[in-house]
Amino acid sequence: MEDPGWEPRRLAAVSAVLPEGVTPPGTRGRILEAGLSVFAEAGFAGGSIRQIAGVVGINSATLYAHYPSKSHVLAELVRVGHQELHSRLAEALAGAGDRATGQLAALVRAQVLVHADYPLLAVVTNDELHALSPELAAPALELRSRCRRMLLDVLELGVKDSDFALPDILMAAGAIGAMGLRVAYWFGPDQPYTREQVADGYAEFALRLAGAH
Amino acid sequence: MEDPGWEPRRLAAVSAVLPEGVTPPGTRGRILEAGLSVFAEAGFAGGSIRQIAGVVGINSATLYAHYPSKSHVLAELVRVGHQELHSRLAEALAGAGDRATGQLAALVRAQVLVHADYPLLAVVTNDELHALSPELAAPALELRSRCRRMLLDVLELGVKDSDFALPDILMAAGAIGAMGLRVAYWFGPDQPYTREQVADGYAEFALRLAGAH
DNA sequence: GTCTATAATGCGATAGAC
DNA sequence: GTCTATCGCATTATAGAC
Repeated sequence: MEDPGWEPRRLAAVSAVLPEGVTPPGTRGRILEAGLSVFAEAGFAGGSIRQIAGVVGINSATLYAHYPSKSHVLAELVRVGHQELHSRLAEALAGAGDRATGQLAALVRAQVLVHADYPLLAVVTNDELHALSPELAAPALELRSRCRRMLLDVLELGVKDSDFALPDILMAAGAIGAMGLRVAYWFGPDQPYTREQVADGYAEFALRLAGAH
Repeated sequence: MEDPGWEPRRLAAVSAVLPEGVTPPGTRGRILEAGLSVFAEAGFAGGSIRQIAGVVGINSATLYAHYPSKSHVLAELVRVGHQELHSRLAEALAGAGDRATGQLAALVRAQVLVHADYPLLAVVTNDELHALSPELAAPALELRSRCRRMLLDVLELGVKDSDFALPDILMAAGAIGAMGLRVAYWFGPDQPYTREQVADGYAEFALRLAGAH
């Protein structure tokens, strides 16, 4: 395959930012940031160790002093992405009161905001997870399962309390989750909305979808 | 990178089926089908010409008698995927009457059904489009733009006729489109729904989201 | 921890016989 | 249209000096 002569772009141009706290310090963190940039651009299979090392400004061999393989770089990115999502959802839920309407709005708002704040991380986390071995993917899958559980529990509570009118909770969870996930792909500084406006709008959509009254 | 020893899987196991009519006949069609299977499994960058040829049962060199490059195989897949979506949406809209409520339900139903019928094609079409050069991606992008236009027009009509109550049409289109797109990733024969049940459920969700009454 | 050098492999694509 | 054989190159990862 000859040189393409063009830049493959999956999303609106944004910088490869990682959330504080869950990101490792020093060179490890810089490699992770470079890996995010490269994998977001070319995918896991399409991006190379040499490209990542080039972005960091180190030799490709040096990278192996920090990560044992290319897969482990992706695995840590996927872990960080899921961890940030999970902690934000849990925090939102904790401060949302005991009514299902408030809880659902808080969950959707948090999901939208995290996807708007870290779009590259969200895309890599979701689109490249399949490239990991079951062992390396397991921690992320566990966190994803807990996120899904939170949403299902809120929907179930809402139906029980007659705050929601939903014939099927599973289908609704799929639809609501899809809405927020996709924000990472189109939201950016070029859009005529602030992140808060999207979060509020999508929370309202979710409440309507759930038949809240 | 050593042999992984496991099978990367992006979706529930389904066969690589292509829609009739828009798919080329003969060996060209069999290559396209094999390409769909390989790209869905490993992505465009991760799948190889040799793998595709192996699935077809021909030598890798023979493939170049039918497609000039690996990119052209993906380009035709992406074109077929967008063409099938566009024709199904247009057909649905044509038979949906002149009220926005019926039109929106028909569009969402059609979108869900095409994603449920051709999940592998939908995933490749959406996740690997970015790997194509602007020239090869252009026909698909044009079709995508027209699909989006259909949805926006229906939402606009509904607001004008007061059938819908929507503060923002663009955001609603993003949310509704995301719902249906994501069906390709989770729907399968293992789910407790028929394709019709999902289509009906999601059409109802879209109407609620739009504030239909 | 960082480098140079390289091993071992797989890749896309082409040449040329049939 | 299909094959065998191969070119030229990029890849992941390692060995070993400093």
